[in-house]
Amino acid sequence: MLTSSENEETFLATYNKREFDAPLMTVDPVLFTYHEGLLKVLLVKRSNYPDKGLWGLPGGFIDQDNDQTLEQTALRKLKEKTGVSPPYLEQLYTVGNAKRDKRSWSITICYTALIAHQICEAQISTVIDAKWIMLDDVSNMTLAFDHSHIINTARERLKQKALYSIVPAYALPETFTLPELQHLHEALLGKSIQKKSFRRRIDQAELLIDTGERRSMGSGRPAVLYRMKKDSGKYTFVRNLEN
Amino acid sequence: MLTSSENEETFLATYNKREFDAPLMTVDPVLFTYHEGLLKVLLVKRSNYPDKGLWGLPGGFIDQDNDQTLEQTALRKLKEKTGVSPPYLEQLYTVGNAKRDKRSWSITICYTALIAHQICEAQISTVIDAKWIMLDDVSNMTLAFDHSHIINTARERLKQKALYSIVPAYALPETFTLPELQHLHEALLGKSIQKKSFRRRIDQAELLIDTGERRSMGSGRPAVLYRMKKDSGKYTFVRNLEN
DNA sequence: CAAATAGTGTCTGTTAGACACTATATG
DNA sequence: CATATAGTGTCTAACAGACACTATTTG
Repeated sequence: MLTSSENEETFLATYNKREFDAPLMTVDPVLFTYHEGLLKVLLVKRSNYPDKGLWGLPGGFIDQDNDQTLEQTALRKLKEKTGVSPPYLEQLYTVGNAKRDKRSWSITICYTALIAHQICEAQISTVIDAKWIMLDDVSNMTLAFDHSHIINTARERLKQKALYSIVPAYALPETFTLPELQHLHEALLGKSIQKKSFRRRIDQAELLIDTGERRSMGSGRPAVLYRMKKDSGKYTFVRNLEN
Repeated sequence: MLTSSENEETFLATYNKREFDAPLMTVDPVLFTYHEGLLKVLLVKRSNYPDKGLWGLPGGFIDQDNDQTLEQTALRKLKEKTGVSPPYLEQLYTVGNAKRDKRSWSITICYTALIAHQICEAQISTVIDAKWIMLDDVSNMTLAFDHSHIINTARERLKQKALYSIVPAYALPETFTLPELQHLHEALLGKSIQKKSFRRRIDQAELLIDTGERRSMGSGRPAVLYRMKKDSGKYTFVRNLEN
């Protein structure tokens, strides 16, 4: 236990953290993107034991000398693999128990991150131990530790956000069309959305800026390209879409 | 860094966790209750440095030999002070950075918990270093570490839940009246709610069981006593109350 | 009876669902 | 022109806000 000290200064000077056996501690970001109609998640191949050779989340240990916050650890690990910082990063949850890592009691602080596929495609294709995996394929893979479960939880949370926000838009390029955004939401929900309902609420909340540009799918009427207003990701509709 | 090993068994046998300097790691539950028309939070007086003598959350270190999960750590710390396990415990968020604890890089995994005042009143009154503090007074106190900020975050999250669920009901006794529940929600929201709206949505979702009992306020018509159905805390209304 | 508290009836306003319609592109 | 895709008009249904009303208790 803590030794008694006369005052806080003496206490700090003689404090030995290693008196306690600390649990293992990592940060694991779940980075999603949306490309060619598919949801994808970034996985890396583990080069060390345990679970060496298995694919898992691009996480790692906190660098106490260089990371000032947990968010910085998450961003640093993502930047190592993608070369960039994602426009959306939010804490998901923390899982910690005695059994998830063979080495010891282990804790991981998980984050959900979103990025446009095009922004990091170049860098990822040069890194042989990292790749985008289609979310629907992940359920058939054996991932390291409890990473499958963490990815499912992240997906579930993002699905909920698709019901009351346009947060998923951060998985698209800076400019995008409303049909693209709707298809992304539909991929997350696993069901189609009424086009009119989807557009009406985004219109009324004034979340997007018309860029004046359009983009055609090849045939058919071209769609207007929009850009998100700042903080549109923080807006929540008072009423949810059907689940 | 990790030494290379021929296989996972050899790796685990020679693995030395202490090669890494781990951050400090605690679990901090924020336990709320509602009593005599007031929201209260459980605080304890710190008996050790740092911040010795200040009031703070009833948290502590993980006991790797006895806690199997983070939730168990949270429940164990709460049981030490209140004598019981709360009916509601949910992870809030994890805060971790280089500055929040003078000793070193530090992480705390925070939980929101709710309990009826009567259930733990007897035990708490015997523990001199723990007491219920009115939430409105907390903002005028200097608490240990960043515990004021954590309590504000917990309160904010609970306020949001009051808009789309009846989770706050876990801060009431097992049986309670609708006026009691409404007043609790109003305390969280800081504004009054239309009685009809509040009751209509709870009726339609069939979240409560009529116990057949009634309770009078002394004068006036007695109110029906209800009990929550199992999992009513997980129900979310599709539409929020006004914020 | 009055006063106090619990609980209901009912109208309005907002917003999502449904779905048919119009608009604009390619070939 | 046909086909494909984008975008709109408009009716209905669900549900929260407002607020007046009724119901049941004590004194």
